[in-house]
Amino acid sequence: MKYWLMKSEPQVYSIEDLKRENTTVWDGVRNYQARNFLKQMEVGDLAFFYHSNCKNIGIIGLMEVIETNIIDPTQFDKSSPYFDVKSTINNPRWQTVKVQFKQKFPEIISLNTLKERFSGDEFLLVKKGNRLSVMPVPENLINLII
DNA sequence: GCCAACGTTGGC
DNA sequence: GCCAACGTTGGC
Repeated sequence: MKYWLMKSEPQVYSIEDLKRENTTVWDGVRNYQARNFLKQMEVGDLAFFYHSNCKNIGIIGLMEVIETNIIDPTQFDKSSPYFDVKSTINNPRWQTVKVQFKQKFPEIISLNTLKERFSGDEFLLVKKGNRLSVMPVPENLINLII
């Protein structure tokens, strides 16, 4: 079982949205490195939900990967902002996973706190210039994060 | 709203 | 394959 971190802008999709819907297909990732991490995910993996580009930035909850190797349907949807004209049905570019709500933390673990706790070499999230929206979380950090 | 940092595109 | 131009991410 591995741990991951996945970013979302709460004004687009928040932990409250996931709590209400219980599960969601994590669509819209259009970065190859992030997609490659999505491909590596296995059922039962846990992922931290991170709120980005908002007032209260940080880790806000936890979710579980419940289905893998899902073809992101938005890549074929011409009305979607995530439509990819170069992706074909026979050779889709973008795969993702389905996740289920586990918990919302009583308090957000702020980006500042995470920066105080970890160096960029330890944790990609706080590495200068990093923009990945899906990334692994090193096992030895889990106890320090939660 | 600004802008640094990064990824992607496309001409050559 | 190189790299300038452009678009996006995301913190501030």
